[in-house]
Amino acid sequence: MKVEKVSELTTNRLSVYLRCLNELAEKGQSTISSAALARKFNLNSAQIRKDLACFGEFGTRGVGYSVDELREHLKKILGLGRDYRIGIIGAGRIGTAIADYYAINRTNFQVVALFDSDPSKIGKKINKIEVSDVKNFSYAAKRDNIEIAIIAVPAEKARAVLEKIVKAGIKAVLNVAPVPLTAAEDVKVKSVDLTISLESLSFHLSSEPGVEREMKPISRTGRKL
Amino acid sequence: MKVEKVSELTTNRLSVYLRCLNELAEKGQSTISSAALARKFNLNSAQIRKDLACFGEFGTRGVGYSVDELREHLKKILGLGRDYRIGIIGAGRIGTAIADYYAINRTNFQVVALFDSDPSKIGKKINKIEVSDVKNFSYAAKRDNIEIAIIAVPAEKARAVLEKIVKAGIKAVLNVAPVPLTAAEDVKVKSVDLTISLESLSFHLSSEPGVEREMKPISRTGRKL
DNA sequence: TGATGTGAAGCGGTTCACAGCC
DNA sequence: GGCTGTGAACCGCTTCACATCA
Repeated sequence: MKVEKVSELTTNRLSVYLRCLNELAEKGQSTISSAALARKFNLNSAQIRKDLACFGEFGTRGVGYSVDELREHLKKILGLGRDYRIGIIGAGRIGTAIADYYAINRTNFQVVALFDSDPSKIGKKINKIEVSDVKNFSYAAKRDNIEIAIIAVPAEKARAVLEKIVKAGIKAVLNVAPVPLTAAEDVKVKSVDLTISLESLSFHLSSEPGVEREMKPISRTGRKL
Repeated sequence: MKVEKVSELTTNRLSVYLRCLNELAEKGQSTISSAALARKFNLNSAQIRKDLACFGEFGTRGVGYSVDELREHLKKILGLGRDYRIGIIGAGRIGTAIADYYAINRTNFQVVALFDSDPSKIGKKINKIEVSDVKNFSYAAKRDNIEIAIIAVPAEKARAVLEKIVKAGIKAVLNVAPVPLTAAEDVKVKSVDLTISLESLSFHLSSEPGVEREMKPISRTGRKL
């Protein structure tokens, strides 16, 4: 078993495995091999075994993994043995959509507070949660035991909001504003950026057709991609 | 200049550079060096030069890059010289939030159609766009010249929706449902998964405090992370 | 036999370091 | 002098291949 640092890529895959195991458990399947799991995500089976090997030896040679056992292990590894209290900063479309989503779907993530700076939103209730003034974030974060903050404000305000969050002592941040954000070592910031994804799609749409791509003609030799 | 395949990581960064250049242009800055750009995203400056080198030589030695020129190059590279017509499947919270977002913010992405299977939603207007029955997707996709589809349906329906999209001949898909999806080589599928990101945060929250992580005691030697 | 766990090889992306040019 | 463009070194993740064990 490895004891070194676990890569983000590994933990992301663990989430995916866990979801799949939940489904398998529902269907009543009791064991699964790394190869079968790999096929579902077209991954390499060694990948999966290596990912799991970071945390222990969960399998049985010749058999595979017990669905139930592995599921419990993954839950524990990912810290999903308990719920997390979340505060969302930005009660606009995206912020409220996220709040709605986690109100409806039972997960380990519970939105307990919403913040905005717009006076017309402050005080309004969304999903039984009153929108608070972001000025009181630090106070409310402590009062409500917020452990994870979600930044859902316009791009230009995101940086300032992150600072507030860090000052409030929160160590985990999910940023859905279209800006790359970074914070001190001990604060984990993850970003999700729809526009980057869409631009990646537009790149592919506009580069696929021709294959040959118009560029500065540095070299005049014909070339292939 | 490199002519080999361009990695996804590179194109994602190009999006980030472009946004930054847009801001710089607004501020009136006329040139920027790779080192200055790198500092903003704490990247290595060689990274940036390499990313750009995939597409040409845009800089001037001793000076840096012209903000305006580089901006135009990046737009062209990313295929942002024109608009893209988008259809969203799933007119729930997330689907409509995305539609709203792109209705408000001027980008190269234009939501022109919304689809759902829920009769109570079909026919309703969201942002001047009538929600269509997803059964008619293929027809509507052609009629409306949809080039990019966004999957915003519940996880269990995502796979079937993707098949519909592929059958309609669409080559670019953004999936925001919490399932990993894959399609044929020529169809580009990008996924954005909030729950994976949140679980990555919970992993960090639950592993940071102790450093030493409780695992199967295979080896009994004390070890450090 | 069949599937795990894992060292070793392979591969791709990042960083270094410096030649080349303004 | 300063900054780009780029081969080479480096590093980390993935895949291979096989010893190991139920």
